[in-house]
Amino acid sequence: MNHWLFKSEPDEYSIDDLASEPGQTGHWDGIRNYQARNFLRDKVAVGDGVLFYHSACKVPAVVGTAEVVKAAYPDPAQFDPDSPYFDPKASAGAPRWFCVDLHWRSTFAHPVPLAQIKADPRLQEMVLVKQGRLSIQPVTAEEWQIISERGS
DNA sequence: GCCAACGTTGGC
DNA sequence: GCCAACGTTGGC
Repeated sequence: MNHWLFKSEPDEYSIDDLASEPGQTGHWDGIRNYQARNFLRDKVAVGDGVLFYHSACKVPAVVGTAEVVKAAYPDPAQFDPDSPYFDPKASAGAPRWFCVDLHWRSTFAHPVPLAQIKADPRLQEMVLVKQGRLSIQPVTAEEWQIISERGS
């Protein structure tokens, strides 16, 4: 089983939104970055654990966990001309963008802020610390352990 | 294929 | 709201 960190702006889609979905299961869509897309399409698998991260907000932080319950399939929004995620270069035969389904697993009692992560010598190798802008990124088992212990 | 211009992410 | 760090686009 692999571990991941998924970023979302809470104004757009927060962990509470995921927890409120029917069956507490939602679509992770709207990814329009190739590096993130490649992880999503090629590596993210059913059963993988996801750290849910709130970005572009007052206190950027890991706020909970989720589990992948459906592997990559074409993101329907790319085919919808009325969607902000419409991509005229995508076709049903050659989809460009993918999404997965996530099931809510936990909301942290104590969200783990980015500042705390940056201050922990054991977490310096996280993509989150080294490369600011990737919305889907791998996390090691050790990093997962440290953060989920701190959050719960 | 290079690279300048432009757009986006996301912390602060 | 600012701006650094990227990513993308498109002319040549």
